[in-house]
Amino acid sequence: MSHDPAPEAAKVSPTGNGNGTPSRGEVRYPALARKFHDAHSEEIINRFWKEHDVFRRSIAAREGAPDWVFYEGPPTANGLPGVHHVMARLCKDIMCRFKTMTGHRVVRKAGWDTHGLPVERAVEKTLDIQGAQAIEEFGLAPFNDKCRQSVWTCKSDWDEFTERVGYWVDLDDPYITYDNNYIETVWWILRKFHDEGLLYKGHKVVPYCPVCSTPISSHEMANSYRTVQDPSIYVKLRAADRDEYFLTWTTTPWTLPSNVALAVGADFDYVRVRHLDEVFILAEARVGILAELLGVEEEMEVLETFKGTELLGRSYEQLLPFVSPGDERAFVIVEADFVTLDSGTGIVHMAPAFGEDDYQVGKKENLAFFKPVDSHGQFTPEVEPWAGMNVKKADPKIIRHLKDEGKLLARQTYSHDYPYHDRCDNPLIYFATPSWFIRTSEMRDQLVKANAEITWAPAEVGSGRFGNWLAGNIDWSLSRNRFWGTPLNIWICSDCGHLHLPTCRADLGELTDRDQSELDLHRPHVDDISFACTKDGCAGTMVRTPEVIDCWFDSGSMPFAQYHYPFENEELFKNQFPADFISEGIDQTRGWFYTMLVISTFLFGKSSYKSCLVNELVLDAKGKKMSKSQGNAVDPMDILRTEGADPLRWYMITSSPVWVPTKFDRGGVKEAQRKLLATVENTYNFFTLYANLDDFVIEPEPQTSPDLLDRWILSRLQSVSAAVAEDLETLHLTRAAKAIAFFLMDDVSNWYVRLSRRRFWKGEMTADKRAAFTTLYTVMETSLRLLAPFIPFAAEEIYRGLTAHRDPEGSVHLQDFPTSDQSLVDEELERAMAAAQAVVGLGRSLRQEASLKTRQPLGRLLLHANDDRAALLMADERLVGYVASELNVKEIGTVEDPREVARLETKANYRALGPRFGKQAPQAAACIKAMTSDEILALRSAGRVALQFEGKPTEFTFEEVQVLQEGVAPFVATGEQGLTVALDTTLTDALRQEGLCREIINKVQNLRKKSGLEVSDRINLRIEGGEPIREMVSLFAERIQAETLAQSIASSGDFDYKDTFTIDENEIGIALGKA
RNA sequence: GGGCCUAUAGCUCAGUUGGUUAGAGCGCACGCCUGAUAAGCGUGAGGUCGGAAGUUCAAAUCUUCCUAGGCCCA
Repeated sequence: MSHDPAPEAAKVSPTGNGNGTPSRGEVRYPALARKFHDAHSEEIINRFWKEHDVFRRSIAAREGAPDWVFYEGPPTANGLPGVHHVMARLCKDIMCRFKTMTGHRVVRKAGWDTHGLPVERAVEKTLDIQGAQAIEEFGLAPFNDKCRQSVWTCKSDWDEFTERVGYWVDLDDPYITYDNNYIETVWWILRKFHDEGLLYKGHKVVPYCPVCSTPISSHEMANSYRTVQDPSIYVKLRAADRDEYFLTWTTTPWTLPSNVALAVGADFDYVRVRHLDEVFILAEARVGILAELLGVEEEMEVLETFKGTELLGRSYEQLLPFVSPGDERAFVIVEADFVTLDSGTGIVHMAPAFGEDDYQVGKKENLAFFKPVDSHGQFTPEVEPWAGMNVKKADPKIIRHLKDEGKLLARQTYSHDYPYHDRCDNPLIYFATPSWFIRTSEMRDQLVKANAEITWAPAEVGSGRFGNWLAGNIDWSLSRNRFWGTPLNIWICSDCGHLHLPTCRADLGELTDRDQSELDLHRPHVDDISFACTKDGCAGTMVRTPEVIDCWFDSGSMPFAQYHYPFENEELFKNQFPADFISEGIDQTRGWFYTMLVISTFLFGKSSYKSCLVNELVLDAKGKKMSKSQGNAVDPMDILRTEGADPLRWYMITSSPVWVPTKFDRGGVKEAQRKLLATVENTYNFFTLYANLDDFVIEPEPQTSPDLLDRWILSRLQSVSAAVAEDLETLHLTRAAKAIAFFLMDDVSNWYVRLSRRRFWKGEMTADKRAAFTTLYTVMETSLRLLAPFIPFAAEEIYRGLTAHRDPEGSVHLQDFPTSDQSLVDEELERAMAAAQAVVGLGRSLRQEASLKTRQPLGRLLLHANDDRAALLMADERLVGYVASELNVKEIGTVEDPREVARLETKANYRALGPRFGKQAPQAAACIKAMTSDEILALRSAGRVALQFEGKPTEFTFEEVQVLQEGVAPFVATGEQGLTVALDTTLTDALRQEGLCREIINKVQNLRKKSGLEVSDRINLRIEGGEPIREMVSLFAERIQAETLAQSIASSGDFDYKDTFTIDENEIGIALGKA
């Protein structure tokens, strides 16, 4: 073993020794820092990147090159990063690195989302206070200070996470949504909306706690539902135009005084029925239920059936006439798409102030709006009988009242889930509260048009989930009655109601006639600002409306606000707008994807991003959502610290398309490490072992090699490079990664290197050996550039191992992405090689079929191909030798006529047949099945054959027919696509004896291993057995001795290690001892 | 309650515009190799494609309904 690498190799820095060109004997290609890729080696790479400023250089090197614009969706740093963040950052990182390598300047500004309810909740928790009132008592200024600090709680975790996962983003100059400059841009945008008349004050129906007098966020609603018994009543509303009643049903009687309309489904069937002396109208599908409830089935006489459309527009008398609609539209029948026939009467009572659906219909139908309930959940004086009473408590009284007036048809109790306030334990009510809106519904067409310009991956998100959301767009409820957020910059005159929206501190300075440049643009500081009304002739004072804005508006403003546009950086902004690419989780559909689209479509008439790669969630091993409270969350840092980032990255990107929910499997991470990374490293180790010894240096000019295998692997390399680039351009990240993996593992490691090993063992540097080195070097160097976006650490380390001796500062991430050189592509050769690989595979399966283990040598393997594949294979000695040794056959040959070795049968290939013959495909198939062997042969060689089909000669092509083959004794045969492989199963005595010999050698080797001998230990050997064994040993003694390093072979004697076994009914004993 | 996504081998996932014989990796069984070796390689056995109905000469693929899980919104 004179080919050991120099022992110093292990001590050389894996990032290269960086000392220029070594003289002979020095290590040019250093060993890697460890046996297998691990987190430690990634730290070394990270250090290299930092010390040599590689990230910044990768951008600076593209100065003047076309920009490829990327926007970072801002995370919140007050919670720990999870594995799903790995997925999102991985997608971004791969694309940004890839586009950098294709010659683009990719600026990557980080961002932080800092406002909003989650931050407030976290602070409430630490302060041990709850609710709006408590916050106000604590004081807004100190509370918001706490919030400002709280958003950075996990900053260091995020920084470490970002670095460890290998996500390249500029953390030194991030945009921060609470920054004064950022807020000024947001204010400027809101002012624009106002100037265009798209900002208005309306109502939003929210869950509301009447006891605490506070709206409850959906976040707080999550686990607050309980199953309760509520009254459920059927109510009669008298038609205005006929002597009949509309029947409706409700579980919230207290909303009946606020009824302004009834809703029906236009396509549903309704009936007019007589019960006792009255006529009712209700949905046909609900008659049975009602009759059953009343216990009067036989008395329900259906008079007439008609569609819901016939009811539209009809009026009825107000049920509980306490509130007057004035001139507004009320007490009519309208259409609504949420009406169902699952419960009630198919006629739904509408109270727009107390239900979101009702509110939307009310707006659409321009209905009156009754809200006779105050902020404590009590009836206002208008509702005389129950004024001052809690609405829920008034339910029984209202029911009694209706009964007394004869307006109640039936009542029962109804069991359903109803939300409760988890803090005070009281039922919530849905309640319209004042809110500011952006009239996005008016922008619907523009939004849909802008969306059509976006490239979505997968496309279904754009056309489906996102497109549907846009098509059904409702106005954006912008304001929040909260504390920590961008304050709504609307000042209202207390006298005339005029609105004014300042856009910056300078504006406020002018309005207040004071220097406001140091003002913190948050509550409560901006709350204190007031100024004279800006409307001519009004002497009132303008005061800010107290709300803050939805923090989604913050993040949606980032294309503009990150550069404080339009107050500064106009050039920079124009240069970086719109984004070529963004990538976030599917949960951003109605979040960031939407707000980004709305704001930029409004400002610039187009989307702020041209393409969007959507990733799905990462689930736990059982397919459940990961959550901290469930205890099934996987800590990404744990994996990054033990397995490393590259295995995690590779696992996540290859396990399934990023837009499919993935079950996280830790075993998969280890597998990625063992499979791909170990293979790449092994290939590098193999190369360095010989390249260092031979002092190989790559020539600056590309060299061509005449060698078949060299030409083949270089051809494959071009095809793979082209496919990977194409996949990445079209955002198919998983497909790209898988293509590289197949290439490296199957083609490079298991075929090219295995078959080429002998070329590297030769003593002197021949032209062939140099060609082998050059080819392997080229393949590795190029593959590492393909891998760089996916596994940046390992790619860097190995790339530097190859190149640092000539480029000490170099980095794979500063290189260009491989392009495909078509002049190196040899499709015919790729096909021939695929055939060789297929022959080996088919040959092995034939052995299995004939129960002939590989150790048993066989006489010959015969081939036939309908094209030049067999000839191409036979033309290369090394290839023939490899196939022969892999299959352990003495000889490989070809036959002129495949019928010498196999019977041919045919079967239809419906895939090709179907489109051509349609309904007659089965008949055509029968015709194919009946082909004679001459016809089959003609088809195989000519690619087409004429057969009688339906009485007419019809030409069939090779693609339409599958040829099956079965061996003719003594051959076993099989084949695929015009290729026949036949194995001669004849066993001569000589072959049997050689098989026996190999069997013995194998047993001896196993015994050596079992006995703990070194590979190089010499032995003395004893082989005992009958006559056949003795004969075999005398024939093959030399070979056995050479293979097992035996100095002698005896037939008796005592040795330390023994074994006995039976082969072909021969009892055999072996024994050996160290010589 | 509504919209969308997912369901394929014991496990994790592929499956192009529908084509009769549904693939890969892991695991398992068997075998091979020992000059990249505390590794590596191959062959094989495993599936009524979540369930039901429909369209079609032909359905994992298209349609409808149902079941389970997920996401978003109520």
